[in-house]
Amino acid sequence: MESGTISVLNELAQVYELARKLSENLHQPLQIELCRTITEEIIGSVEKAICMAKATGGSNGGGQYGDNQQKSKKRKMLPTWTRQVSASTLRGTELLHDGYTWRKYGQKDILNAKHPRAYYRCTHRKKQGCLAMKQVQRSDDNPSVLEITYIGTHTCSSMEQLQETDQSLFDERNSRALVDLQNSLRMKTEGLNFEAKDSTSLIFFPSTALNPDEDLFCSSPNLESCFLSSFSSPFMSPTTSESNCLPLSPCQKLSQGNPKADLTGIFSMATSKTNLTMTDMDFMLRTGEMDIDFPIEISNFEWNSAA
DNA sequence: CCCATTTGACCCCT
DNA sequence: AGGGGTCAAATGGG
Repeated sequence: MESGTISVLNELAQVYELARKLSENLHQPLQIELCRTITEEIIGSVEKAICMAKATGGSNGGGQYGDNQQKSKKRKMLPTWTRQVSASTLRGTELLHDGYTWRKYGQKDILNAKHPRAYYRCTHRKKQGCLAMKQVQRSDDNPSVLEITYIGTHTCSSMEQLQETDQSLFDERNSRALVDLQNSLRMKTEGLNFEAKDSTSLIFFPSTALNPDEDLFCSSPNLESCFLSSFSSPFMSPTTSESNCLPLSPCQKLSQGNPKADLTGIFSMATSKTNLTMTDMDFMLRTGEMDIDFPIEISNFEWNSAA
């Protein structure tokens, strides 16, 4: 199976997990901020999945995704997507650390841009050949907003991700992080309007620690590598390839004898620890408003054990 | 010694 | 030729 397809499925499984969390908290009035946060995550993950699917399908991608694929032959096959992140805080570092480690390899002053662009690649590029990269640049309009472009998906298996094989531990940590985030948001976001952006996810965090004047591009591994790298999705399934696709690996195993495993199987297995079935996914049926212009032929998914 | 950052030079594409 | 992206030597920290 193509790694790109696995990435899409991984992302969809993540969407499902987020939606499930959202569903759990919908009936609790005090969790409204948490629901908003989760909604933002869902939007981001869906966007990412759509982008990945378009790239995997080889069709002409639209929007932000794939914009640079024709500009550089080197990276024409790598999926890209952009996020805008309001970097008004530092506190998100702990709860948004996604386990990835990035190494800065360059910085450029961009023409007609007020702020330089920083270039990062996955630390495991050499050892594991992970091609994931990202570019970080302050927005000209709002210096507190960082425009982060992700290029390629992680194929590495970082230590911290491997240590997260205990799903219950992972869920517990996420739950604590979510509650923490929720409390922070409730304190600091009163009067603010949360609006989902058209093509990007704008994530706000409480303004507590980060000095707005502080240059985000100065050397500060814990700030930069963790903070800036983490916004792709704090709860995103960390890996995307066959070799280390933890959430999907049981799916792969179980599906080997059934290459035409349907979506029910994919999701129920990808989230097997939650003991949920498709009946819990009613909300997923309301897709009438979605304009998905690429077909997903589940029957074409193949689960190859060989990498 | 290893790893990360910095930064000027170089490469590639338009 | 110019701009964006990448390389790699120098440097510093643990």
